[in-house]
Order: sequence, then structure tokens, then C-alpha cells
Amino acid sequence: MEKSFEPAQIESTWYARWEASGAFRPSGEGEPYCILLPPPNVTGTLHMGHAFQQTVMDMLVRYQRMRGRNTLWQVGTDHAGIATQKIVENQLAVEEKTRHDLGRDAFVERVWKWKEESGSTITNQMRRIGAAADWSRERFTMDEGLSAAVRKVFIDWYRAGLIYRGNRLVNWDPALGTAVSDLEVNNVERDGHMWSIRYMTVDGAASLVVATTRPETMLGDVAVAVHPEDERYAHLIGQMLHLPLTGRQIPVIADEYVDKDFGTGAVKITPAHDFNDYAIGQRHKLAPITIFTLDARINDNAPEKYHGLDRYDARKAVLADLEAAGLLVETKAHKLQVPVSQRSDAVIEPMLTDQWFVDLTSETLADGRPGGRKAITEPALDAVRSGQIRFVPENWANTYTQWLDNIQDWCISRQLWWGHRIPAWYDEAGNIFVGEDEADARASANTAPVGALRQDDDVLDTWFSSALWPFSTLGWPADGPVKNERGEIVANWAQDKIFLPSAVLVTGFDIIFFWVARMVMATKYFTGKIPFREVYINAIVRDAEGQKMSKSKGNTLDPLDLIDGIALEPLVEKSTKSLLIPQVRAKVEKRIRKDYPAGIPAIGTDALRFTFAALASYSRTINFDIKRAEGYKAFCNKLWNAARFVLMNVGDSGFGIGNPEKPVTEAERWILTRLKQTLAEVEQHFVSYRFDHLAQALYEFVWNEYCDWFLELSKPALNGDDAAAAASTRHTLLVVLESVLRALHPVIPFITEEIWKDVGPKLGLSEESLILRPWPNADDVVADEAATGEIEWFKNVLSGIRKIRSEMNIPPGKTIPLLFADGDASDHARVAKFAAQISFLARTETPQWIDAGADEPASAAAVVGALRVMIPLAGLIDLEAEKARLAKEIGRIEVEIRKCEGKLGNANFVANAPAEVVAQERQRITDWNTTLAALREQAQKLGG
RNA sequence: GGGUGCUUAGCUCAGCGGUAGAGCGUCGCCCUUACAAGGCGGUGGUCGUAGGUUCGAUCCCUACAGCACCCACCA
Repeated sequence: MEKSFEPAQIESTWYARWEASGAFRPSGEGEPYCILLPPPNVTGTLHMGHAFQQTVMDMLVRYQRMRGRNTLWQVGTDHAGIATQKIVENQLAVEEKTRHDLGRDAFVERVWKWKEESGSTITNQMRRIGAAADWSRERFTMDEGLSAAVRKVFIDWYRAGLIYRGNRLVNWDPALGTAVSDLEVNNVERDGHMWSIRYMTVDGAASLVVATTRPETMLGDVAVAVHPEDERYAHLIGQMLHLPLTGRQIPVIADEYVDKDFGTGAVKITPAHDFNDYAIGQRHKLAPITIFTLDARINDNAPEKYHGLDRYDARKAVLADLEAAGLLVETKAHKLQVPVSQRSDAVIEPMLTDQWFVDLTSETLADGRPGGRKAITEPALDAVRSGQIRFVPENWANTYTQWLDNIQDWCISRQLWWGHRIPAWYDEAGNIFVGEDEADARASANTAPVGALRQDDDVLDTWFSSALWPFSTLGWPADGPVKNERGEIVANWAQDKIFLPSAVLVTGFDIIFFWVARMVMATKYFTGKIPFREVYINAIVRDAEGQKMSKSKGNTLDPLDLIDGIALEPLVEKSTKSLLIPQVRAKVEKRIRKDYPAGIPAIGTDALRFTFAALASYSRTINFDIKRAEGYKAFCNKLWNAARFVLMNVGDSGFGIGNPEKPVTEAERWILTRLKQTLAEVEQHFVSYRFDHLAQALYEFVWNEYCDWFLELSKPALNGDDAAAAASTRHTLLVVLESVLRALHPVIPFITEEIWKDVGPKLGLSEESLILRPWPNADDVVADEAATGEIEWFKNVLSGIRKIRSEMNIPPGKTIPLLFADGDASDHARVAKFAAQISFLARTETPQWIDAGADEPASAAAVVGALRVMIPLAGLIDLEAEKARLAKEIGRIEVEIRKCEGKLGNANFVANAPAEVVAQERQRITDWNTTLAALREQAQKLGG
């Protein structure tokens, strides 16, 4: 083995070997265990969130595979309608073309070409993280099989009356030219104004002032609404008003929706461009007037002078004209919530358009069949409420159920070209025909089409196909083999449905609504099963200061840069490349030069993964600090060097598989006991998804017990006279190392595999690589609780001596005399047992006992129970310093004793506390008193 | 307006009813033949504030303060 751990070297080959060996494919044996990868966008590159999430999934998958489960990690990518279309449109823009110049077919072809070339970027990056996924079953949401599933779902829901087409007010993104769903709109607080505008009654006798944040929409007003009980306006209800600038007349109506105390208590009603107004318009049977074109300019329904004006220019013009007419009463600053498109940042314009919807709200359809609420929404709610699907941490279940309780119908049509084209056709009379293809649509209809059929131009929301992921990837709805784009068999519903439901979905809280809920809906409806049993909501990765990572802040980290390292200049270059605003660019550059003056050090995949594990508590955010990752790289190095030590010392002779028949030394029995406990803990932490505890348990075992104590204790055994002890110790060194490599493999697969390559053969193991080894069962390790007490005693003695050495500045290399005094029979036995190890590790001469009552030299002492562990002062130790040290120790223990006495002196405590707590307290005070007596005796001997 | 979290050592976080913990940082001594990415030892906290329950509260309850995030139609 190399002298130190070099991640780049060992990571380069193992992944390809694992994949080629078929280790990532389901074994076909054991209970099925499936995890679905949330399919990343094909446009994407791996970010810290992915790396974290995928590490979690990979740990679970590798663990379950080792435990013998029939394990499938289903991977794939998402076609990401808007994001992907935008990338190719941007490329066209460079050629000064738009998608319309190419036409639909040529454009879609070009997107496919882009996907072929660039779509595997992220999956290749996943391989660098070590993701043990079954790539032979990789799917794409627009591949043939998944597209067939999408069509079937659309058609079935349409025929069940659960998908409908309607002219509805939707969130319209004027920049992208498409409708988006409620979820794709963010409400952002912006500084704006509140304008008050006077509307006169037709007879000119009265007027009323409305307050609005969007004065330009007055061009589409159809009424002014007031509260029915608002005395100020009661006399105006039913009267007609002049709508300024338009020549139109509109009524004053009464509606409970209006808040008397907000604004002026009078609301202009623009049903075509506001969701509330739309509802009011419907209640009062007022026809909406659309005043915007699809790119948010004023249309022909408004007075001619505004035609073609952009909505913000129109606002200025309308305000100026109102001002001129003396109708603008007041302008004041006002903070408001502006709906912004998540995808384009454009301000959303509610717009009346023809769209397709999934019904999620109606109880019963007009023809008596169950509506969407009954058929789709409620089963999804029940799955979580009944506990069939469990959220981890569980409070996320609230978030889920609350959203479903208040859900709206889902707008699924998008005015894009890249995506699943809606399988609906229209005849010349506007009748709708739905089917697999034109012929099927025609054949399935009750009526004959009028004239030619034309397919709907729209595509489906990307999340529509994502919702089917749990079963569409397994081959549904086909009964036989499903092939991918390259003609390889990827799925077969008839045999693969054993993987439904999957065991756990690992995902971010931000897509509980977008994806998790919709998978439950679709999977329940079409298969009758739940899609997954548990949903582990992973934390959001932030920077070391807890700030959200964003490119414009310059605090993003590329996981691959952490793995491979990157020098300062290339890092500055790649971080600022895509930033167009010079000020932002300068700020980002400055920050990076400050944060990473020497670039980012290479920490390797394993250390990165261990860091993710160590940070993965139930907290909803994790702050990623490179310092921490460097610490875990040190851990990898520690493990590496421990393995080197073991390999150097075990010699060439082989050992039998399994534990030594009878471990000879106390240290062996102790480390095996601790191994057993650690393995049991790790299994618990896998069940509860506490990867932080899991990582910590393994870290502590390896570093603080195996390395710090067992390896150290093995040295005297290996070099001592007892051949049996030496042989047994060699075996145990190897056995424990091999077990811990297996336990660590799900977390740090590369380094453990590399080390195992040399360790496995020493134990005569036949597997070709660690990935094929079974999980180390705690039950297979023999514990000896008594050994724990022995080693604890030993550690206390050794720590006592070390403390004296350190505090008295005795050079570590100097061999010193050692005396024991007092103590009970077990101390005598233990000293006899451990004398050689103590001398070896504490660098002392052979210890001597001082008989009770005999003279003893002035010494520094540590106390372990009743035993005094003494180092004679002569020439080594400053008497006064030792007296002070003792006094401090005595003081500390007196405080503890007083605490105990306080408790035990409280009659209520003794009467009410559980007996074992009281007993424990009594034992504690006895122990403290023993120690105190020994310390006092020692102080007295020093003349203190 | 609803909802969900968080507040513990200088920093980042575990713990969550019975002696306050880890990593990093910091201080001291050591290149001791696995490891200086290391070893040994030390320093450092009235567990946000105020009440309550309890024999006992960092942990449970209530209120308050501060900080995040999610949902929602206030023009």
C-alpha cells in the first residue's frame, strides 16, 4: 500500500469494475428493495444538493444489497420541457433564429440531438459520486415506453372524465408564451404603488374612488364591487359608472369578498386578469374583457390609443390620462406581492385561455361518475393519513396533507414544443377526439368528425410524466419487454412490478407538491398501490455560513471540484463565466479569492460522501463547510494507515474465515465487543435514516477505539513473548478491520474497496471484491462484557499517567518509574495482567507495588478507584506543582460529591425517583468518596 | 393570515427528563518505527428570555423575543 491515501488513484478504476461486474443490477434473490432516483433534468449538471441526495440513496442501496435484498436503484433523466427548450432556443438565438424559423418538427429534432450529445453529463457525474445505480435500466421521460405510459394515462383519465379542456383563467408567462401551474409561480414582494382612481356615476351626481396596484387593467374593468353592508356605498349599489378613458359603463355591485377596511372599500373588477375578480365576475354573471395579447400588450378590446403598448407602458399612459382628466385622486407607495414565473422571472399575467386540466376537486361528475377529488385526491391523502406512506421527518406529512386539502385543478397543458404532445385532435367543428393516435382517436369517438382532424399543438407539463415514474419505469402498461432508444430491454412490467412500491423516496421538500403528491395520485389510481413506503425528505445544502448557494453570490460549490480539487484561477474563471452583470461578477470574484485563496483542495469522493453522511441529521438545512470535509479526509487517511499497520504486522500466513476461536487477550475481547455494539448501532441508524449518528459511530469506533487503543494495545502483544497472544491478535486485527470495512462500504465505497483488496485475501475470503461481501451482522460477533471493564480500567490508568507526564512536562520519550499503592484485589490482578502493556504504552519501567504502610517516595499520582498510580518526583516533578494539581482535582471531586449529597439528602428524591436512579446516585457517591480518600491520602503524603 | 422549523463551547452541529457532547478552531508538549492529513494533554457552555409541571428540566408545557422557510386571493 502507498504510504498515504490518494483518492484520485483509487477512485479511477473501481467504478467501472463494479458496473461491468453487474454488481449494481438486482440480484434476483431476496426481498425486493427499490429506490427511485428523482430524475434530474437532462439539462442539468450535478450540484451539491444532488450529490448529497444521491449519497444518501447510494448508502441505502449498497447497505440493502449487502444485506441480501433484491435491490434496484432505478435511474433516469427528465426531459424538463421548459428548461431544455430554452437551452436550444438560446443556441438558435446565437444563429439569430427562433424556433419558428425551424418549424416544429425540425426544432424538436434539434432538441433530441442536443439531448443525445449533452444529456448524459449529469449521469456521468453521478458515477463520480459512486452511485451504484442500475444503468442498464436507465430511462428517459420521453423514451418510447414512458411516452406510451403518458398517453395511456391521459386517455384513461380523459375517458373517466378526470381530464377536461376548458377556457379558464390561468397563470400565463408572457415571456415564455405558455401557461404554467400554480406551483410554478412565486409570489415576490416588490415595491409598488397604490393608486386611487375616481369613477363617476353616469348621472354625474356621485362618484366613488377605487384603489388599485394595476391601473392599466381598468381598461378591462366590468364592475366596481363594494361590501353589501358598507353604508358609505349602499346608495350606489346597482347604479352605473362611467369607466374612464373607455366610454364604457359598468355597474356597482355588492360582494362579500370586498374588505370594507382595506383601500377605499371599493374594488375595480377585471375578471380577465385577476383570479379574484374572475370569481366575482362569475358570481355576478359579468363577461370578462381580455385586454392583453399573449405577450402582454394591450389588444383591440381597449381604446385604440393604447393598442400595442406593453403593460407597463400602458400603465404610464393610463395614469397620465387619468391625471389629465382629474380622476387620479392619490398615489402612494405600497408593497405588494407580485406573481413571478419560476422559469423566466417574468411577471405572470392571468389570462383566459383554452387549457387542459386534471380534475382534482370535484366530488362527482355531471354523469354521476366519481370526480377528481374522490378518484385521485382523496386516495392520495388517505395513503399518508393512514400511515401507509410515512414521511421522515414526519412533520412533512402535514405539509403534504394540507396542500392536498386545498388543492386546485392541475393545468397540464403547456404551449411548448418539447414534451409529450397532447394526444387530442380537433375537427373543424371544434369537437375533441382523444386516442393513442389519430386513427384511434377517430375510432374511439362516438361521433364522426367534421372535416379533417388537427392535433392539439400543446405538450404536457413535465411533471405529468414524472408523476408516472414509479410504475412507468417498470414497464407499465406493456405486458412484455420494453426497449430503450438503443433497442436494449430495460423493463418488463409483468416481472418488475415486484419493485412497486419502492422502499423509500429520497427527495427535497421543494418538490413534495410538484412530484411526491402527484406520484401518489397517479400510482394509486393506475396500479392501486402506493408508490413508496417512506419518503425521506433530505436537507437543503447551504454554504458554511448557512446562506443559500447561488451563482450570483459566488458561494456555490461544484461537488466535482471538491472531489478533484481546483486551483484558484480556474475556479474564478468558471464561477464568473456565466455572470453578465459586471458588478456581480466583481463581487463574486472577490469573494472567491477571499474564501479560497489557494483554490479548493482535492478531498476525494469518499471524504465528500462521509461529510454528507455526517451532516445528515433531521435538520432541514445543512451547512457545508470544507473544513469539515477536510476533517473527514483525514479520517480516510487514518483508516488507510491503520490498514497499512495491520497488513505490515499480520505477515503472510493466512487465517481462517471468521473470528478467532478464542481471542487470547483482553484487548481482543474488548474490541470485538465494541465492534458488535457499533454494528448494532449502525443498523439502527440505517432504519431511522440517522446518517449523522451512523457516521459518528463508525468514526469513533475506527479512530477512538480501534486505532487509539486496540492498535496500540496490539503492539506489545505482537512484540511480546506470548506466541498464542500474538497470533490471536493478528487474526483479530484483520477480522475487525475487515468487518469495519464492510460496515463503512456504503458510506465510503472506494477506499474500503481498495483496502479490502489486500485485507480480504489475508482472511482467505473468496469474493473478488468487497462489494460482493455480505453485511457484517452484529449477531455474528461474540461479545465479552467483562472485557470492557478490564480495558476501561486500563485506559484510566494509562490516561492518568499520560496526564501527569503532560502536565509535568516529562518528555514523551523518557522512560520513568511507576509505582502502585493501595487498591483492591482486582487492581492487583489487573496490574499483573496489564503490566507489560502499561510499561510499553506509557513508557515506564516495570511497575512496583508499595506495601501498605511502607514508606513511599514523594510522587505525582493519579487515582483510579482506590488505586494510586504514582510517578516518583525525584528529578522529574515539581512538588509544588503536583500539590496544586492534586488540590484542583480534590476540589473538582468535592463539587461532585456535594451535588450527589444534595440529591440524596432530598427526601423527595429518595422517595420518588426510580430505585435504580437512587442506587446509581449512591454508587456514584461511593466511587467519588473512594477517589477522594485516595487523593487526600496522596496529598497528605506530599505534606499538603 | 395560516403552517413548519430553529435558538446548546469561538464556528458548524448532535443530545432531548436523571454526572453537558462531537468536528473544526484555540493553547501546551512531541517528527515515539501505521498515520504531522498524526500523537498526548489542556482551555472553553448559568443549553434564547420568563414562568409552569416534576423529587429532578438543556430536554415536557405556556408565553415572549429573535432567525429561517412553506402555503395563501387582500384590490
